[in-house]
Amino acid sequence: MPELPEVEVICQGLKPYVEGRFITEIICGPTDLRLPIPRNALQERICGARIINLSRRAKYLLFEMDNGSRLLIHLGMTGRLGIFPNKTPQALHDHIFFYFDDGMEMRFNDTRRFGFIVVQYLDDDQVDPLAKLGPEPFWDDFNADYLKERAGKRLQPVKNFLMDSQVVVGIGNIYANEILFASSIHPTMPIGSVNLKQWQNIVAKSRQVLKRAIESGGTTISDYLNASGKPGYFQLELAVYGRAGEECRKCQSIIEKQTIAGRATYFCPHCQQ
DNA sequence: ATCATCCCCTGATGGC
DNA sequence: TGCCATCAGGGGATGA
Repeated sequence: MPELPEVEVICQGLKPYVEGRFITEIICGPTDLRLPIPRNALQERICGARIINLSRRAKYLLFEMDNGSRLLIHLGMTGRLGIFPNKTPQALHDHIFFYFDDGMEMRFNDTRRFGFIVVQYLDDDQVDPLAKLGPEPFWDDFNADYLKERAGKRLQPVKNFLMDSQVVVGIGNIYANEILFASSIHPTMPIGSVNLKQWQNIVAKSRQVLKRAIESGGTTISDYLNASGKPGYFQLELAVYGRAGEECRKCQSIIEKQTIAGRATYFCPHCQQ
């Protein structure tokens, strides 16, 4: 899936194509995504409206419309949003087509259908998917005191904690591994045992790794592409993710792989004691 | 409350 | 060649 850097790169790439555009037509394919496609709300609230702003919150893209409605798109594991000229042939797993007033269109393509979209508007009675999200990694309230407070005396592995969107958003499996390597902390370390200085380090390294990944255009493992269909290059800088059996770039020890809470976890046994 | 497991879905890959 | 198991960047439900 796209994590924070990939969604940020997609957001910046889409911006010039979508901001200011009127949506003249929306066509939905027959299959639903992780959640049912809100077909009626798309036609009634989004179609005919103008996109006045596109932004990112956590791993969501937020399309703010001129009529007060808002379109939320989550890409799940394999979701893509691309901009194409009208009449581009339909591709396998294209699910939603947004036609613009300038002859271009935006398509939502998602092989595994773990993505979903939500339409929000005044007085709707839906649960807000953004309501329970923790801070962004770049916000001031993501800091060592906050993390120490939330961690308490719990025994949860620090890697899972960093991947919990109620604690901090945007960090998925790749970047959790990379951030902990950069912080020299073992992924299974219980959060109750992480001291303030180590939390400070995790905060600083989170920002450093994510910032660097954004600058590189994100990580392309197999199927992530940005809005223009280009890959990212951060995979070339990955220190541990996907590198089991290879040498640590710092100490030449062999990178190990272990499953934690069902997710592949990579670490250097020497650098991350 | 906390934490691990399972599951949604498709496709790529590797072993036999 | 086919068949089966395993694995993927998310995240929510479930149950111990």
